[in-house]
Amino acid sequence: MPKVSEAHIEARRQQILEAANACFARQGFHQTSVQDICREAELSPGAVYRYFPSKEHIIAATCLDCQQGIIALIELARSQGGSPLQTLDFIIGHGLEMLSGESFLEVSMMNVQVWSEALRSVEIRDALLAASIGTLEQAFSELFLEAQEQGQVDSKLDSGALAITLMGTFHGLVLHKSLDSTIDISACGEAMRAMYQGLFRITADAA
Amino acid sequence: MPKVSEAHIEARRQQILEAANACFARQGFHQTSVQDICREAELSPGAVYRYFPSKEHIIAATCLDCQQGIIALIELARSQGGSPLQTLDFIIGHGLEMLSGESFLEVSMMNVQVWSEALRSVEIRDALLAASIGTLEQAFSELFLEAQEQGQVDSKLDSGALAITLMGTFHGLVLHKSLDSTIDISACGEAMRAMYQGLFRITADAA
DNA sequence: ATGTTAAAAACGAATGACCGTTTTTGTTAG
DNA sequence: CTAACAAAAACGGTCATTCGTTTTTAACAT
Repeated sequence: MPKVSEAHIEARRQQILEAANACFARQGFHQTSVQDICREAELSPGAVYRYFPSKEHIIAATCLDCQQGIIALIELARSQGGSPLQTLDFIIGHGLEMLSGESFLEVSMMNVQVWSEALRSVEIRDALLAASIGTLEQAFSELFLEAQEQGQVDSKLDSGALAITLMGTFHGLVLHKSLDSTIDISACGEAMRAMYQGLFRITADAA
Repeated sequence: MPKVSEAHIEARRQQILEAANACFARQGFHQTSVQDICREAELSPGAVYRYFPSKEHIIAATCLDCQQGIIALIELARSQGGSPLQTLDFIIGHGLEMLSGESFLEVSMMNVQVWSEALRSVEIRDALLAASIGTLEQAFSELFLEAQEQGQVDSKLDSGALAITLMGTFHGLVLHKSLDSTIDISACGEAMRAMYQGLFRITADAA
């Protein structure tokens, strides 16, 4: 029975997703036709519909795909260990690096579009909240809680709110970078660090 | 000659914009058809096209409309006077109030969609950068510069970067509120204030 | 190795629904 | 009565999806 290898099937799916990603970043989800994706992937509509049941499914898949970077970063940071502040610095530092890379345009523009898409599609929103945003929020929240237990951060502040706010600062930077690519990310990184480091009163601050 | 009053014409435009706004917030720009807007406005397509030359123009008009609140807030804040930190508190405080109001849903969801739309439409992006985002950035930037001149904020930090970052924090909150309406805005407001107030070393801090 | 074969995979023209816009027709106000 | 206004049907075009056909694939027989 002539069935193509499982690896080849996955490769085709990836080929379609990459093509879709390029089109979506360039034109947006709803300005991209299935034909556009087919042209970019050098496949026929019939072939594409063998691997995805609908355009909506392709959109959802690319939305999830573009969150993998940040998820991997959090996993990495948690495995590194270190003090809460060090871990925050690690995540923020590497997160900003991702914005400065040459592929920042595609990534950050996709992100902004994903947010807007999540407002309409429950599936995408739930996936977003469960996966990337949820993971980041939880990680930050735990770090702030730990710092509060160690007396480094004001315990009157809600650790969850701190997490959301810091995450928001990062997402805000993604937004503004996508709207104006001339923004100096490293200068904003300095500003951002100054902001959240101000929350930490280091134990030996009376020196 | 039976020409309707100028006021009635403006009222019709507003009627269409409000209907469009409701549809857009509910379904997004590209999932909303002109027919949907007509139904919501209780007008025929022919009537709508008498007041707007295209759907794209309706989109652009609603995008600008939903930025008026923040623009007005900045104008108000600048007319109030006060120290940089007081003015920041004023803007942030009232900005957060806008998020807590009952119409936050429509406003913040529209905002997220406007950002995504601005990635595609040069007109909308330019309008956004020139109007709401540009104004806010400039206002924050001037406030930080003033605070730096008064020695309240570290002069090594770039005031423009500080402005973008603080603005990003606010926009991040808009985003997360639109994705998860259960978020406690006032707790996040506390966190936000703690963050940017940490930047200010008040002159009498050795007390 | 090589040819055979049947099923899977890919193609791409066709389909039908929808959408933005226009046009035609009717209505109303001055 | 006439010109502006509004309604509604209709148009052209596009899009997501389907389907009949062709091509490619891999297991099997030679």
